[in-house]
Amino acid sequence: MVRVCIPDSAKLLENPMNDPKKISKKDRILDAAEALFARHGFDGVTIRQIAAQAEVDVALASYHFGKKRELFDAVFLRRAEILNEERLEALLKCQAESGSQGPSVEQIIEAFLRPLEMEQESADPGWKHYLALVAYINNSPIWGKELMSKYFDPLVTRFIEALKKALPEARDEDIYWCYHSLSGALTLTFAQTGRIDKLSKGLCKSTDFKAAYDHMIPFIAAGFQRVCSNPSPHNH
Amino acid sequence: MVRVCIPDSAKLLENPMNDPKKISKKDRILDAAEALFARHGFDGVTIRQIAAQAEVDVALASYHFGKKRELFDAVFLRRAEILNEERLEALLKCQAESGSQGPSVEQIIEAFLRPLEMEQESADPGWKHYLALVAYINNSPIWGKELMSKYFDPLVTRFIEALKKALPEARDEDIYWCYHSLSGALTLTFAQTGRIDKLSKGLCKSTDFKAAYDHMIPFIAAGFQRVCSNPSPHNH
DNA sequence: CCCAGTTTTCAACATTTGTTGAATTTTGTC
DNA sequence: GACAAAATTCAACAAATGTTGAAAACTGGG
Repeated sequence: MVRVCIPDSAKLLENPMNDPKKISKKDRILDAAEALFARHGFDGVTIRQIAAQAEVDVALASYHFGKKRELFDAVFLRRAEILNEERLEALLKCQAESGSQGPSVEQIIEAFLRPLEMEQESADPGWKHYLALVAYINNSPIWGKELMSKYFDPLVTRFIEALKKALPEARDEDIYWCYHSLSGALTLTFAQTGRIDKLSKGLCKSTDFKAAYDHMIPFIAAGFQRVCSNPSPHNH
Repeated sequence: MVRVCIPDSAKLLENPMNDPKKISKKDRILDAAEALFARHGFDGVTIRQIAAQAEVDVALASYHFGKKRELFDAVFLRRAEILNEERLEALLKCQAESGSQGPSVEQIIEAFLRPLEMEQESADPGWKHYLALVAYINNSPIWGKELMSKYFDPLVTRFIEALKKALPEARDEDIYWCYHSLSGALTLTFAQTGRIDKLSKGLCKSTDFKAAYDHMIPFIAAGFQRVCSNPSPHNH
């Protein structure tokens, strides 16, 4: 019983001339699980469905990943580090390019969000599925707190530090509540429910990521600036 | 086999002196299903868990509601109309109070969101569960489009019409994308994942609805105003 | 070719699942 | 209090679930 988690894709990269359908069965299980978990949630998917979509024997999932929950975690972890690296790089770059006073709110939000658009638009459809899975997890009362905090909050904290510098008069509480709105808007974009398509009668499309982020970024930047400049968020 | 869906709570209201634990079994099933579906999703809950929490026989759920999916729909529908009525009333009131030029963006957002805060803070904990269920549904690639559009989009369309009047220079496309961000922020508030608690190290609490809405409302209003005033949302 | 190690298949298991039909109890009406 | 209708319980079903152990096939290095 072996449980090594070094991605098999490494092997594949060494032979890029391979038959495109020659992805290792282990990775095919991860891909299938990613797509299905993202769409139906943890309990809405059976190991047998995953195995069928991966064209693999049922027992193989248990052999490679152990329990169903461990497979779920493996799917979540596979792309988390890549995402964190890319987004950190974007933050550092935008900080390096700005002067000594640091980047603007809009530049920080841009660095936080734009790498996600790039992944969603990449050739690999797995990224779309993965981010839909993140939406599921982030919105779940069960998984949200534990999983998201563990793997993404270190990065989020760095962005919030940058935002505090760009909004020196802001109270910490206000920054966190604004981040809450940011996270919600982003999550719904990940989810790709298609509701906006119907509501707007085809004017907007959930799959048009460019439009989604082009609108989200100034929307969120404006929200931060308004809430974090006013003396107090009371409305009465 | 009878499938009448007139809420039993009507009966109860006639005898308000009843033992508080004397809620009809039919309603107890709805309450239990509401709480469990909200937390674990459709597939994460078994009829037996619902029956156990409702302290009711397993077969009773099928007798009253038919298939599991029909029970799910009954839970969703039970409070949808109430919500729509209250929010429409809030819109009409804010339109009546404003002059001939109509209410401001912030007033419209306030009318759209504040009734939800009131329900979440009401004595009946069922409202918290229900809105967490709405979060689950709205974020789900499966249920989101169909269910939400069917029962909430008529109301949403009325609010969007009001927003168009308050933002006469806005393009329709921009308004819908802004609504997308609004919906996402709101959905995450419904979900009550507690992640903000952890991220802010206790500074913010998911259960502090007053703070959540007091921050969301100006955040969203500012977003609408920025995106719907700029000539184009391009960032490059 | 051989063989240890890894991967994959096959068959089976004990549970749990949603649902149903028949039997029993409760309810409301005359 | 009789009695039809509604509500509730009981027992059981076939199907599907995650997981496992043993057998078989494949792999690469000697």
